[in-house]
Amino acid sequence: MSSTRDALMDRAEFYIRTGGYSSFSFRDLAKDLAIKSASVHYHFPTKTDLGTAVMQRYNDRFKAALPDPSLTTLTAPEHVRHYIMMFYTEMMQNQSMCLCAVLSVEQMLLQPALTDSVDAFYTLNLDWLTSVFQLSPQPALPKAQAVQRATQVLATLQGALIGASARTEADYFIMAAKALYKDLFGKDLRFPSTH
Amino acid sequence: MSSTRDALMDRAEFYIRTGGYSSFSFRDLAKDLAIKSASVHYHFPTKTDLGTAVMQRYNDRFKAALPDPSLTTLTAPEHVRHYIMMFYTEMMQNQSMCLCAVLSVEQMLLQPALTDSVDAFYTLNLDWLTSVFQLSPQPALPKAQAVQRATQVLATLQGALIGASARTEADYFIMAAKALYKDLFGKDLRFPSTH
DNA sequence: GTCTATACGGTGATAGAC
DNA sequence: GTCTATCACCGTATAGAC
Repeated sequence: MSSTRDALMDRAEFYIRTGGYSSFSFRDLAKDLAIKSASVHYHFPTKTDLGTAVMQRYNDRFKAALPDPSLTTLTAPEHVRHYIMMFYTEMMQNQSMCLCAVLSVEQMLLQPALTDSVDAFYTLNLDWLTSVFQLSPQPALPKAQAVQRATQVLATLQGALIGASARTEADYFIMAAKALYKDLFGKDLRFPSTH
Repeated sequence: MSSTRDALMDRAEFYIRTGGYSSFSFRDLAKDLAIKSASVHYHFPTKTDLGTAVMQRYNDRFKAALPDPSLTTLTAPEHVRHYIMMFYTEMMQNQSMCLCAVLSVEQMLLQPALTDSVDAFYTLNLDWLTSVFQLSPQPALPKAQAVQRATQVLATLQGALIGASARTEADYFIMAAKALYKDLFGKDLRFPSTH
């Protein structure tokens, strides 16, 4: 069932999240899969097509992992803890940054189809975080404050992933995330011990 | 005197902070200054030379703007407020992100000389922020907590600049910065009104 | 689906004249 | 300092055979 297509997207996602959109070529992908670059073009006619598919799949993963806060019994601290751990886990698996943050940096290089899917990530995540802060008990913030919190959370996590990647130091992310979580809920966030 | 050199660095910094290291070529710079790309190579033999010079100048600007906390009478909230406003002002001037964050994302593309100067930015800023949280009265945190705070601050601001740039919405940065500042010091951070 | 072959523009970089 | 001219290379992308 054309697993070549999936493998190509996997490699592309890895390259982008590790060194940016310009850090790989169709020839690189071809070499990785031991095929020719013309075959890559068969699956994705243009690089924009490939990038967009990768970004959309990323959005879908997040969408699937973000439960409607009004349909669960989880509290805001629990929701946010899962959210942070999702970023953390992906980082630990391959030293990579947030796909959306990387593509945001290279915005000017990208064609509209791709920037649109980047925008969709912001909307999806900010809306979800906002509703978490609005709906869940304990804090139950008014809209304006909830939006502010949502923005703070996303900015901090994306920035923390970039710093952790640059310094090849997972602790950079952990420190930022712990401080953030403590500020949000007054509770300590625990990470699986690193060694 | 060679103001061509400065003009080249200005343009390069703009391009990088707007769309990344790969978003411009020596020919772009040449066109902007109405000269030829060979003349650009006269001032900066390689692109790495240019990038490194730009990054080092950026570091120097920060170094000059960060007063030794033990030699001033400023409190931690005042220091951090100035620090945040420095990022904010640069963002407002040309819709640009933090040079260090951008180059961090494209790390894998860069040669050692350039990544070294990116590392220097992290060290400079984290050390300064840490000493602010360690030395200034009011909070006066122990080392480990001060480092955590420093990391949180840098990550949040870099992430906030990226989000603001992607969404072309200065308010994104303002919201993240306000929430952060309130958490740090319990005080509201005020920005010059946007309209 | 994958291949060979190839077009074509852009890129960093250099030699040497003015 | 700036130019013309040129280089080798790498990028995305396509045509057409198998």
